[in-house]
Amino acid sequence: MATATLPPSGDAEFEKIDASFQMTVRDHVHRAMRSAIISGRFASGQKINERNLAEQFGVSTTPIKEALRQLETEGLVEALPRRGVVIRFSSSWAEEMILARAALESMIAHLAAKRVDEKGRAELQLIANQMKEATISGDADSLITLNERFHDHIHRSSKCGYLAKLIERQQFYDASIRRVIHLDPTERQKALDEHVAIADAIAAGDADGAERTMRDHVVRSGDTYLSIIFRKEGEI
Amino acid sequence: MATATLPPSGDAEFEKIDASFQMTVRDHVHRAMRSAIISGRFASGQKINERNLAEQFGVSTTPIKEALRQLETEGLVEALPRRGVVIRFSSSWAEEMILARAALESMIAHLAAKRVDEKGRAELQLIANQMKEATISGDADSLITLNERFHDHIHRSSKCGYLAKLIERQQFYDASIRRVIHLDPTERQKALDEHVAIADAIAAGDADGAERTMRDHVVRSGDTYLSIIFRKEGEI
DNA sequence: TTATGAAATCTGGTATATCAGATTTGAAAT
DNA sequence: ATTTCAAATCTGATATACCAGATTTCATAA
Repeated sequence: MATATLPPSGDAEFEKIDASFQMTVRDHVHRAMRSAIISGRFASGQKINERNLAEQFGVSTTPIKEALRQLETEGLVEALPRRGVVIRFSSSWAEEMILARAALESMIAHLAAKRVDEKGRAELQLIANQMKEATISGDADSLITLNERFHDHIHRSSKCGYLAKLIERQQFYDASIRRVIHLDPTERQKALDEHVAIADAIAAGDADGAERTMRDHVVRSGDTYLSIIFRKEGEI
Repeated sequence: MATATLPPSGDAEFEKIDASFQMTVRDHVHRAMRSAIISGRFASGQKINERNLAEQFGVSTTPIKEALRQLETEGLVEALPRRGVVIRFSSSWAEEMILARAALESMIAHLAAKRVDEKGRAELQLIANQMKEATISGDADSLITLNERFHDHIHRSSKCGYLAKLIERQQFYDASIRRVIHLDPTERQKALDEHVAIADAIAAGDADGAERTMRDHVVRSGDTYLSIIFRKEGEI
């Protein structure tokens, strides 16, 4: 408050590091397991042994148990009381996760169109314009970042914290797969057209249009991911 | 296999009791806490002390931790790494849970309309007819049971296991509150009309109609619950 | 050879102990 | 009276111990 410039002897006031950045063992295990399951490194129906897992991670069973409880609530494993947990993930499960995300994202887009303010409108159009540029220049990495910014911005505009959290859990593909998608010019163009349509609908306050375009976008792009991840047609 | 009749000395073959009926301490804690949170027995933002909770339940902290992990993934509490968990539930959270359920139930109704077979159609209409009778006779308990059967049947018809599980977690009112609702003749009639419309749409294979009527039903009835639980207007 | 069932083993569920980060307290300095 | 900061305390995170239900093994009988 007193000094606006940095004092010579470093006693500046630093923002306290956001506690949510800290990583606990259970979160590490949770993320690692989630990633392993959705990338198909476990067979659906496979039994999980807590002691083995703990040994593989080099930790005790306590954080393992907690991570498994999270995965269970997410629907990626099923707990059979006193008999352990089994993996529950397959292409049909992934399809349903896409449908869930489509349903929730379109609901949140609907609300965003109703609730967005002038500042939010401008920022959304700005992001859409940046997407246009990145699409033309073929900057895949920027597109991945902008895509996240785009959806996050809509979530915030909707003022729906619960729905936003719920949507996060329906994501089953990671940055590396997104990169593959965004390297394809045709795919880039499709995504851009959809994003522009969504942004326009939200900016125009067209709740039903935002809902529809968002759902179509999530389903179509989801299907693209699905076909890559599960090699629907023409196996290698 | 050998004897169809019950042998004198009781060595009949019994169906093995479904393991999922067994109750672990963590499940008990999870349900009790969930119920306590959604019925407002904790203030939003209130900190939870694991040792206190364990003492109150008369158990160790291990099952408490697991239950808290489940609640965290459900979005009812927030975990601040190394600082504990705080309650996250309010009327706005409940509103969003209704919206989530509306989005998901309407998606599942859409798919049910596309995927239901002849047998399923008939059974759905049968349930709708039983609802009609129970509405006329004012049998609230039957209506509650039938309501569950109705929605479960649609879930099964959609063949969507993941979506059905996800929907279950968006429920924040229990049987006692449902009873209050179903004791009101006006409310009963509204719900019946909506259920009939949904059943007709699904039976006719009208996916868009099923989606729309289901969403309207969930939102409207959800708002009714909300106004009762949170006494929106005209506090006592 | 096949069926049976009791003992041995495995494994999830719970309790307890320990560690370390976060919070509180209180004495000393200003 | 207010600020400072280190010691004491609290509490979540992790490790370990133990118990009981589930599964497997294997000797025995049919």
